[in-house]
Amino acid sequence: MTGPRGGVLELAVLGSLHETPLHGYELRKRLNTLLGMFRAFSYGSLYPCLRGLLNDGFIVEEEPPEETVIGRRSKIVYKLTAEGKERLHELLTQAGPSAWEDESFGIHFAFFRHTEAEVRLRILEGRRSRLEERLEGVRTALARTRERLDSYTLELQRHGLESVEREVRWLNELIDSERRSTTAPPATDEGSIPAGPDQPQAAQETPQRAEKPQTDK
Amino acid sequence: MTGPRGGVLELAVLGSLHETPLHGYELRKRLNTLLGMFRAFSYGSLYPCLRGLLNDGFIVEEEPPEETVIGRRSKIVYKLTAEGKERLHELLTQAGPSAWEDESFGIHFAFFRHTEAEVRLRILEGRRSRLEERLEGVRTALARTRERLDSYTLELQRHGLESVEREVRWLNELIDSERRSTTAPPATDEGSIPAGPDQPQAAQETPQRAEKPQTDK
DNA sequence: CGGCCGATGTATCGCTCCGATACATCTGCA
DNA sequence: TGCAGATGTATCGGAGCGATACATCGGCCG
Repeated sequence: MTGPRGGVLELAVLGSLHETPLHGYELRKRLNTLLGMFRAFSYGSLYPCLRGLLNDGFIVEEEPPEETVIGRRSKIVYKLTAEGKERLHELLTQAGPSAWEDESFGIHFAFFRHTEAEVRLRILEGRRSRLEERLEGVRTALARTRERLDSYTLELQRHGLESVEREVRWLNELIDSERRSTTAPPATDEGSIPAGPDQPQAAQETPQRAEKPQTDK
Repeated sequence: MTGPRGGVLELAVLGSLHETPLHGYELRKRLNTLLGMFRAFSYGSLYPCLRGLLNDGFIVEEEPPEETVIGRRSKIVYKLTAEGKERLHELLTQAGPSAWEDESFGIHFAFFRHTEAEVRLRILEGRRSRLEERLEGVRTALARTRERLDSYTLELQRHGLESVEREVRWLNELIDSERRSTTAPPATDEGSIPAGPDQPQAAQETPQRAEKPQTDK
């Protein structure tokens, strides 16, 4: 691994470039729209990451389609290579803590379209148990606390617990949905993993929101 | 500023030690219970921070009460100094981006008990507009997006938007509550800032959850 | 009585990523 | 014409996480 890129960025970049070639600025905007509610990537990590991916041969700078010239080009358009696609598939196949921690779960989820059903399920379940052990930890620690807490601290706790509980419920719906759509089709050969590194379709099987809108307050 | 501590940790440590002296291990547990749903502090940042605070004179190692000995002590109990209290008050007085960004808002809120009412209000409002501009940004970016998104990306967006909208509603309730409890009391002299660095009581004025318990499922 | 395991406790190192910043070019508009 | 704001590439310093090392203590089981 040449460049010092690691963790989250690599998947984010490779995944985005898999859809279409992009240049840095565009890439960042794309990513921050995709994950804007959860995190915001910065150039300070994006460009080093691109450099690393470049000299590992996972991406290349693309020629502009000739003739576009007015002055000289200043854009640098990056494009996924075959090795890059392979690397992307490798990253999408791993279901481990690195897929369901706070910082990374969003990215993995955003590219679920390209992820095998079995891996999707394991990531969702991993995320759920991560959150549940966090709930458990805080709840028991709270129960053991002798001294009474002030109302602000209490309110913060309450809000935090509620948020995490909501996310667990959300995950439950998603997991149900995944189970329903993977066990429903006629059980073809169970053992083999179906997808190659570059299946271009496979964008079906919607998560289908399950509950009614709940009238929300 | 001697030690390389900055940002969030400093407030977290000083605020915790303001309640009662603690040693590192205990301090970390305390903090991770307090903010367990939002973040988890690590020794890798805690100990350097303590060292920095030590040689800036904001905290000192406390003598064990003599005679406790069996072998030699291994605990190092830290205690806030007068300068430390002053520093804490200084940190609690600043209402700026450093108070309402994602990483820091939780800590500031957790110590609202020691924060002046006016500052509390400005922090809550700052946080709210931060979230609202995030909503705005993502919404318009979404609206401008030509290509249709796959169902997973869509679901992620929906979940993210909903979560942030919920937090905004939560902040609205808190802000209302703050307004009600600060304008209700007879308007004593408005200009002067009442609290010194070391008021030990001042734990009143509850945020009073506004809504009925909502039967929470 | 002895040994071991898990909780308590202090400490460091490498690494990822953010925030601020600098600087250049392109575009619309007054 | 000129300038303000969007587009675009790039770097630097620093915060804080995760893993890890290592030492001590208390309790439990054989």
